[in-house]
Amino acid sequence: MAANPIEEMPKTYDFESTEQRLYRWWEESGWFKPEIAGPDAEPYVISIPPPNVTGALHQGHALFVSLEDLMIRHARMTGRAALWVPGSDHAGIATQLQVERLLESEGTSREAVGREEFLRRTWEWKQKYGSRITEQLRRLGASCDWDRERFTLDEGLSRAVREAFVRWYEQGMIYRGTYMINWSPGLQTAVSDLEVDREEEEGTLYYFNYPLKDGDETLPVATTRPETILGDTAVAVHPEDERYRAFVGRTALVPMLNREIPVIADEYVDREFGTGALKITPGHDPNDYEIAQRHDLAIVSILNKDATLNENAGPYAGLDRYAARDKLWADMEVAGMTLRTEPYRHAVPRSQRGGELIEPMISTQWFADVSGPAQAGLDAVRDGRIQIVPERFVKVWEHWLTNIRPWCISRQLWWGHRIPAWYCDDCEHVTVARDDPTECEACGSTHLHQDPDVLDTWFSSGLWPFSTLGWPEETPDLARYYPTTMMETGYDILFFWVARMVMMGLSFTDDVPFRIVYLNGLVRDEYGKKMSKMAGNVIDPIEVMDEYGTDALRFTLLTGTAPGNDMNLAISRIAGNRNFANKIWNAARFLVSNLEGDSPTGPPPGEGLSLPDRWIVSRLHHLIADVDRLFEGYLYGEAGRQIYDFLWSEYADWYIEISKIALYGEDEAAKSRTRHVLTYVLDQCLRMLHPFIPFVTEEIWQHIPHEGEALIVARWPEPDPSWLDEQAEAGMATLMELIRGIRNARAEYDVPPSRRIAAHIEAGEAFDLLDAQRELFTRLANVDAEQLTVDAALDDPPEQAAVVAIGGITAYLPLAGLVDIEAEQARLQKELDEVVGLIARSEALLANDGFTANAPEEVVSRERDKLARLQATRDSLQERLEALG
RNA sequence: GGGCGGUUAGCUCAGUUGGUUAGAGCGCUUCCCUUACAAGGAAGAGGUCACAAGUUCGAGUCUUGUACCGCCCACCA
Repeated sequence: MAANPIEEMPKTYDFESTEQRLYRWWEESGWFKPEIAGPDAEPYVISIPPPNVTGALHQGHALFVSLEDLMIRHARMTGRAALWVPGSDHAGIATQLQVERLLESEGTSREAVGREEFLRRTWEWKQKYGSRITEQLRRLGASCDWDRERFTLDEGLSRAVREAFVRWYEQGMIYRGTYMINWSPGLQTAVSDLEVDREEEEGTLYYFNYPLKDGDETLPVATTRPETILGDTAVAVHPEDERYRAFVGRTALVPMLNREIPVIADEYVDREFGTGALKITPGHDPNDYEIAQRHDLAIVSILNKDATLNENAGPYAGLDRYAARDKLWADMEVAGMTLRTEPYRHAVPRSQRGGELIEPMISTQWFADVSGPAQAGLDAVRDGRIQIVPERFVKVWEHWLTNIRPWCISRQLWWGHRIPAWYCDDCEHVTVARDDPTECEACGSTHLHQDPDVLDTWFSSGLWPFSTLGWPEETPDLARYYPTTMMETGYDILFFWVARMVMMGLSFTDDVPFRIVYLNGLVRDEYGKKMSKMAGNVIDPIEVMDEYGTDALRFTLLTGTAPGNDMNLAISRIAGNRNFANKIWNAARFLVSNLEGDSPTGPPPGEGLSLPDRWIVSRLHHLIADVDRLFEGYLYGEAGRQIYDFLWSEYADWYIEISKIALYGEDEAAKSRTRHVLTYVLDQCLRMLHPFIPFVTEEIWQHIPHEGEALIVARWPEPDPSWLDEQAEAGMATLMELIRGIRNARAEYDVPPSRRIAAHIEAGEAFDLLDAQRELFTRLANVDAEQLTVDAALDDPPEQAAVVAIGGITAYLPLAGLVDIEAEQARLQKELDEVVGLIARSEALLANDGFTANAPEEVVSRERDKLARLQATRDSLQERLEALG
């Protein structure tokens, strides 16, 4: 394919006109589909962490999409059948709240319109807004197979949820029971342990005297929640506590209610804490609940679902929990029962959503006993069937799965997968079935009503890697693409989601759901603060993409951090990476503008290459090998940074500048060869960069000579050791160092950049090298070709000259009128001091027998070379100083 | 209470298995609108790698401890 003319490449890369066009082209060409790799290709599969349908794109999405797209694009380029299954999550509570808010704005409510209408409205809402988030994923360049897009509440996935529920029920792992759960009074639903955060807060510790039924004695007790006194069913002391031993077995009276409760002994009580006596409220405290189980105590619930007090609270019934606390305490003060209060810092359970106080309550809910699957999940990681990256999260994994507790899976919501359990109105039997039953399986009655509750959203997300591929049907996709390859997600949902997927995958498919878990960190603001609307520090990915382009955002997210580490996102970095995209763009413009008839692609012929040619190709293949190694270790960020450095600091800064010698010269063969090398190296870099910054690389690739239709389906570069050329690299290193030295001298003597200077180089052993590369000095150090001499030895070095000494090479720069002997002496002396210091260090190291004996040969010889070079530099400098002085 | 992470240049961060004179971006200084790119180029300044001890020929990197910051888990009222 002929390259596009330079006229089509504006001076500045225009991402706005590029991104959408390319994305549509890729998608319409079918390149996001795994089938393009052919039937024999090894699959590489990622299930997207489904964003909430309610969601608006934030940096967390941008990060995971960038990472997963990087992985998928890389896999695609290496010939794998790359499949990225997209979709979204119905997000029970979040979505329900959105629609409730909408109804509220219409002056009505969920309860008023009824369940059926509410669900209709929610689906309507989903149709309207549900595609917003996926559109935003496209904007990021996500190369998902959109034909396979799924929604956790669609028909197939609902069938999967039914199947999973029924299977676990049949295995006795799912059961309905009355236990202590976390109740969210605002949302009016149970939530799981994971959805509760415990936060340290300033509270009060209330001391009071518990009255006893017989006699005037009292038992002092401390509590942080006086209102729960109304639900007390015992007072406990430690069995070996001398102070209270006599009280055990007696009867206490609940303040204000005068309900009789026993004084018991239990080792759970900490004698050191508070008064050493503990009031027991089994209905509203998990520990007390356990103690009540042990002692067969009554359980009294004093709270309604909205956290007002119920009839068990006697005169306090109907009051809000906090009002009841104040009133009860006031009443007790009047009654002379209180002792004192003191400020007290303690952990308070709060809802992850909204932060309201969670009430532990006794409630009838559905639970899943996942201890078996948890063990299977532990084994899968221990025996390496699942690899967690970075490895340190294995410890967290172990700890959580080892201490797992029953999972409360029912939610008192309407938006979600309804629990497939039907209660018989006649015999009370519970029918759990895959298909809606018409009659009771026990008595045949047709008077059935379905459980009103829905399942925890994570129950359906837990099936995601296989439900999206068709499970429980044995579909071709399930057979070919399961288990999936990579699960990439944030470490914050390791338990919520990853653990559930592993447990459910192992349980239902008898296989791991994925081979690798790659955990990314959280994106914070520039100063490490969590982004929030309240703090006003949100960096909106959409705005960033509008201003700097998608590639700039992606590259920043991908190279800004190491696996599992949080990252602080700074706009200045995004701008810098926008500049990088522009830099590559202009490197390509340079190439394209210098193309003539021939447009060779692929590796250049090995013969006839110049030193810089061999150098840049050698460097390229070092890079390819390094990038491969880094990809294998999932160190994508480091790989990206290395490509960046190579392209900017070696290809653009040096090779392109050097290439101008040939391109602006007369030698047609040299021109052609140089164009070939320029093209080849850029092409290989674009391939490696494509998974990071897909848009600008594809756009450039279309402009330069290339074989094949598109970069997105081009082959990933392969390292070729035969291109490695240590000699060329060493030669170029010397030349570059010398040129930098000359530039430095020019700057120090304030020689105008436009002024061509004379240079006389005493090259010593490097004569052949330097003599062959005279043009480099002419062009890169702006030396006058007429006044450049290169000799092995100089008999009569000029007096009035600045000197640059690099190894055994000495360059004399007769800067007429500018060189002050004293200043030059000072300058050389400073350099000499530096070199002498380095020599001392190097000599000491080499004099150390331990070093020469133990260090690898390569390290030692490198050190010897370094020392020799330094010594040669020192000699030159000394010689010159003597000549001047 | 247990566990994990961080501490590297003024700011934000890299540094893969220990091995050249510890890097990048932004910011700063001087110069340059040189025919790919001023979103650029050239030359610079700037770091006792938190602290202490240890292992080693050699430590930013490994071990132990300390300090500070952050996160996760956990049933002391």
